[in-house]
Amino acid sequence: MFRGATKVTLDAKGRMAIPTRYRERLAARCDGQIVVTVDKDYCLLIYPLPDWEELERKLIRLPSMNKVARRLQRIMVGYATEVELDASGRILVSRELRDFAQLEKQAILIGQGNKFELWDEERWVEKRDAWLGEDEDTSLPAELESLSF
Amino acid sequence: MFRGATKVTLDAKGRMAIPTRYRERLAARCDGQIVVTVDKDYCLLIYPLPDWEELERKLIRLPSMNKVARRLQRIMVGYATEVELDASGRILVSRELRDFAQLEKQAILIGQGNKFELWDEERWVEKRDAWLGEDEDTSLPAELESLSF
DNA sequence: CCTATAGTGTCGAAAAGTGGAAAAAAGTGG
DNA sequence: CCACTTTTTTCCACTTTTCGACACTATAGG
Repeated sequence: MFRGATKVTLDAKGRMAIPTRYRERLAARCDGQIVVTVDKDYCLLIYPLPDWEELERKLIRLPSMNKVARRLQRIMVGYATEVELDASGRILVSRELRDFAQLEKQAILIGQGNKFELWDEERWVEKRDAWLGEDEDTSLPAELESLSF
Repeated sequence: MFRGATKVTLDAKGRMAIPTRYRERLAARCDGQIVVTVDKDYCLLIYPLPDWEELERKLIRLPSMNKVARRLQRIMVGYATEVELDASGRILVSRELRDFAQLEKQAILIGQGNKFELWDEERWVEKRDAWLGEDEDTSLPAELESLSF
């Protein structure tokens, strides 16, 4: 499982260093082969290649007459970019992906199980606080009500 | 069960000494393997690794189409950071976590059964007094009505 | 008052992160 | 088709951060 939040910086070329504590695991899982794509919340998703491939197969199998499914395919497959770790453990995030997620210099990398999310730091903090501020008690599903931390 | 409130200090690097009375129990339960994550009240939660893993499994099983559930996952798993007790019984609280909980030098560690909460001391006092000041008798659920101290 | 133990801070070595320069490749226009 | 420009990629060196070890201070108990 990938967990934890790490501040990272993108340099002028859009390169981002993967925190070392994840590197060994990434090397084992996919030999440094990574796929970066986009999420509807305007962040980037970072998958080990095999995990991405599995998701891609599922996406492609969706009924292509369904509007929502088509859009999801278009966007997620359309932006999916293969990248590799360079000699110093960095990946290159293309201009197109950076533009999509409005990534500036300061970003934050969020471990999410089998993948990572990459957010522009400012946007992340805003979103996070908005999420924590609302709901509280708005329509929690039964599973949540009974969940004790 | 972990109980009790202890004032603790964070040094310049963000290291915090775990009070000795908890150390033996922690060593036994998880060999010093700890997970720190965040709570929606802007404090940190400190779990022995096995307890965290159990909670994490529950979180992941939640319906991922539910907005509130997704957010909870994102934030709790997203910030969950594994740490270890160092040779002098301290854990390192990362910059990201300290930022989230607005932790300064003085903090307070609250035992809460299978976990701890860690609060910035000032924030704790404020919150605590706010809680004690409000409600009193506003609409207690049945379980509470019947509770005698 | 002295000793033992917990707590706190500092220092140095090692590793990680960052940026820049040079080399290679791709693209563009004559 | 060739020459030139621009972009991309690889490599290296420097800076910063991190981690572990140790030493000093404070506190509590005998």
